[in-house]
Amino acid sequence: MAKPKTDPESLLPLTPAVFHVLLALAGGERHGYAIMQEVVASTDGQIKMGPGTLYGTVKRLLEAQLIEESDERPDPHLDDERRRYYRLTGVGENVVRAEARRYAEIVALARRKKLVGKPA
Amino acid sequence: MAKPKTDPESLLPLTPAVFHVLLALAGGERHGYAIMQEVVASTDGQIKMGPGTLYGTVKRLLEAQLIEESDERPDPHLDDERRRYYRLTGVGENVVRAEARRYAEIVALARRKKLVGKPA
DNA sequence: GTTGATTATATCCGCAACCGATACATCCAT
DNA sequence: ATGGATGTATCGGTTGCGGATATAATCAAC
Repeated sequence: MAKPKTDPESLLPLTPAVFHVLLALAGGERHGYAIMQEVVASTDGQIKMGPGTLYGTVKRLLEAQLIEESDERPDPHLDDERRRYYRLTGVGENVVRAEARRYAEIVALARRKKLVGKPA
Repeated sequence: MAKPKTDPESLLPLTPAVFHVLLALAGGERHGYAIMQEVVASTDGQIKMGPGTLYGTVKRLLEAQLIEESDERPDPHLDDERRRYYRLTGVGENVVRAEARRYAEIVALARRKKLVGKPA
């Protein structure tokens, strides 16, 4: 039983803010400001996450160990010392997967009720 | 213009509780307690909505005119006088459709990031 | 090289609403 | 008739979203 101590399912459902942050980080390491931009871009402007939401969420995610800070820095001439980079932990990835699956089930439910069309 | 005053998109995103209530009502008229049961059943027990959440949410949805109370009663011998039935309004249906679409887009995004598999 | 917009992180706090606890009444099976 | 399920309703603690604000570094432009 190399079972991880933290069962991903038990952490669900995630708040939308948490889910969007994890989703952004699923694309790879990112710093805070980049997460904000990614959320706006990837939701076509439907979700606008301000700094209050972002940094509060990041703090909680660090405490919960779903994400961790990374000390890898890009090439110095591309870098910005102010930036703090974050990445998903193993647990974090499991959790975001589980939540994505939960979303997919809800969409399937909505589809059965003819609220949305077939998947592209 | 016979344009409805309420643009569905402008009400998004919905809170999860609101979305689940609207989703339950998308299957047809239901009374409060039945909504609670439907949410638990349709999410496989993942979401358990207590009375506090339900009736508070219903109240807000009535005020926002996304749902309305129905005075149609079933056959008297199947009825229970305590029940209060609710149904989606036209706006409510548009809103739940729009939110379902938004969910589907998020799932598509998650799929691009290989977090979930293909649609069933 | 100084000005100003953008990038970047951080905190504060009002407010919305989730949600468990509680209350109370009715229905129904045994 | 007793008890458990059904059904609606309110209250209040707690969470956390999210706008406003602060501060500073970066960078383009002129």
